[in-house]
Amino acid sequence: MRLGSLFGTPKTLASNVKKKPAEPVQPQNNVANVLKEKPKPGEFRIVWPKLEPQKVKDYKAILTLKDLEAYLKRCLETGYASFDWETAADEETRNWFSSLSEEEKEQHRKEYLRSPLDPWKGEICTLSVAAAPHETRVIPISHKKGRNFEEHQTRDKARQMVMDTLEKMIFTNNKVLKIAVNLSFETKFAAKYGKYILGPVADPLMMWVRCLQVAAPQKIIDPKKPNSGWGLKPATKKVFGVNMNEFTELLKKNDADFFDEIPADSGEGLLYSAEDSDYGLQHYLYWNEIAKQIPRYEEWLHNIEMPFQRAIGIMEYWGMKWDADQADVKRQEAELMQEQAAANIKKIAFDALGLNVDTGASGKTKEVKSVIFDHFKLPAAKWSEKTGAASLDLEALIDMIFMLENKLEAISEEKYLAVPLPEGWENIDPDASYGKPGFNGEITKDERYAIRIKKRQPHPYKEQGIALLRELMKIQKYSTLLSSHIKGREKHVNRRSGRIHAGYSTFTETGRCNSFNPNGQNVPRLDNDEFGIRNFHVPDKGKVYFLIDFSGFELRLMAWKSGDEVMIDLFSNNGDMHKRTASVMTGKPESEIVKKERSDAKAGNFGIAYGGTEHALQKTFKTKYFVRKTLDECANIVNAVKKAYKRIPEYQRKIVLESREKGYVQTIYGYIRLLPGINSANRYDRSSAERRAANTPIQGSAADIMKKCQNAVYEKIGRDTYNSRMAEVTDKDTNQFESLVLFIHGHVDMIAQIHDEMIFEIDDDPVLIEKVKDWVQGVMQEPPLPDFPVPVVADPSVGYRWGEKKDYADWEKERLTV
DNA sequence: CTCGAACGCGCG
DNA sequence: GTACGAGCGTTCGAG
Repeated sequence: MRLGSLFGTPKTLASNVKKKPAEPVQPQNNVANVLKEKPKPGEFRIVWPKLEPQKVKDYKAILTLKDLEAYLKRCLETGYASFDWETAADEETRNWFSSLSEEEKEQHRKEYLRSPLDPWKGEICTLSVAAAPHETRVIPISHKKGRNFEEHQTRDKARQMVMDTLEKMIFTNNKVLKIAVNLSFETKFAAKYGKYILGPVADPLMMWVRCLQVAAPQKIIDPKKPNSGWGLKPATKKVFGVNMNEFTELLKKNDADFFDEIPADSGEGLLYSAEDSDYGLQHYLYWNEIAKQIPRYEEWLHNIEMPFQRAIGIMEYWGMKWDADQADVKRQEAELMQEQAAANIKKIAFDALGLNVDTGASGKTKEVKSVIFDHFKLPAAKWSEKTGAASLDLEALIDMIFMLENKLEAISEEKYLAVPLPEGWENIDPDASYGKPGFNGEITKDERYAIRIKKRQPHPYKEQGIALLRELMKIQKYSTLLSSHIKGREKHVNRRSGRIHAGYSTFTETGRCNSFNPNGQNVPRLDNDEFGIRNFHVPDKGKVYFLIDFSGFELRLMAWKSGDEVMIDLFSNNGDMHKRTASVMTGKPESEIVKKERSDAKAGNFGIAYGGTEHALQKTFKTKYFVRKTLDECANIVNAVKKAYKRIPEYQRKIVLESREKGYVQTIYGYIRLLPGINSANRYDRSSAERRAANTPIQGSAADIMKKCQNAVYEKIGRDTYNSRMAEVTDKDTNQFESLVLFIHGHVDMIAQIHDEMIFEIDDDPVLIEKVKDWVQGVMQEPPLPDFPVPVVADPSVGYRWGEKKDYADWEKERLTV
């Protein structure tokens, strides 16, 4: 299959899918009048489709393979297969729970009752499919009551028959639109049985959330969780006025823990499973009419956002294996380090003041703060904007130590340290009025101040203060690593898979993918973590991690977006952008740029995409590079970047003007972010929106492109997995696929994403790994648009632990010589 | 006792 | 007075 075919135009999609004629759209306003006025910024003139009343429902059970095949043929005719599974705890999970003591049961009941949500602990018990609105077929596969599909078979065999038939007739058929509310969930359980839901696909939940965010943001209850209050049931009530049956009520009424304890061949069980597929399809048809009225949304939803829910599903399904032994050893080390830092803090306070302080876990308790500010009376360096409380973050601690070392009472005095004073001047009276030795003029204000500082006595608690602040830096670091990254992760290890299954979502302001429970995207880098937490993540036996990341992705997108000729030239000719910036900064030729100048420039280049300010750059230098720079120096760097790449500030001004008119910005493939603050009278709100206007098309386009790549990977593995199985079944003798290296589920798996990086777990087979490297790199390096002005580069690496990854070329060399 | 705000840290 | 985006653990005090 051609790669590009995954990313066709809406026309391609429409020709693939036979659609029901669109519902007649009844204008609710006087269209002629409305259209005369220019839309206000952020206003979309949506004509909400008029709805017909619900028809009499045709919901039936299917109990034979023949009937299932016949109904799936109907899906081929309508072009729609709206489907849903019901799931229940598997036998092993039930056995485990029933073997527990009453006390343990109480402790684990919540986890037990949630096992149907986890493909490692749950099993599909029911399938429902709808080919058209108001009709659904329910296939009870494994119910303890009522009739089941192909009853003469074992339940496992019956399930296999259902899944195989679905795969063959629907999942691998590009003429049928596969619709599922919460597609990532359906994907996970399909993956459990080795099945992939290939395109075209749709997730109505994504459609209504994404449409509402743009066209009716006031209807979103919680902007941070835009799907809250907008599950299938409330959405169906709001849109169609229909009250769907409640799952928990149904279970309660039947005194059941899981759905498979209720018959699904008739009655309430049948009704409950049938409704989801029916209304899923009705929502699809309804919301697609809305999507068509939002610029590029039908295309973006079908090609990028909805298919990506499958990438989420597959990443959540696999997760990453956790080396519990390694974690155990390192957790103890971390605990020791944290206790040591706490003991040191206690000792400093006790020796100096005779106080027994409670340091807590992170060292930032009221008592410790009281020692610092009430007893030691150390000068604070910065204060919270909201509460006015003295800050003790890394920047503040660095500044406070600097102040103690240099006898400063306020960090604003730092500039006087640079005032040159002739020898002996620290002994003269700064308040007296006399001319400089050898000069007639007065001592300047700055000189007076510098002299005053020189004459100061060191802070009475200088030594203890510095020692305490240094321990505070340590304990904060250890506390974060231990609590968030060691203990916080190991409590998510799945008892069945031994893996950590981080959750993912795309409900972010820029359309980026985020991660939670635990966050799989903020595992500390090895160079910033003495316990090597990345190394607790290991591939399964006989496998390797294959990692591949976009190189300088956002800067390349900035080159595209701004059209900056210098950046385009640099990226096109393999130039060094950081050196180039350094050259403009220093006025020296690139060949004379030293390492330090280059790294200064790097921070500047990096920051410019965020709407760079000298203030933030100063902080970056202080806390990341431990270098103190004046605001002027930082402003010079910012200006140097703007001067070196003139189109960047030009782009930033242009996009602001544009978003003031439109009220939103849009990414490369069409995601829209509203910017209500862009025309605000409040200067802070406005400039904040302006930075977002400039940044979102960059960050959001990076997200779009990454989604597109991961969609292609999902399709590839799914297609290859199906082909490999078909070869076994139908072409065993001809060995039709023998010459090909296929990417097969369980052998080549996409397990994580960190914004500009994908992680795979692959059989440790150099031939296979090379094929994966070539193919994935090819997908990632494909120009995102036909006339994309800069090359896109993706760097591959391989590792037997996450933290031990090596460049692909180095790994290959070693692997092949062993 | 629970819950949320504020703070501070990890990541790209 | 400001970098853009995100999640999670600790601390503390309000309800």
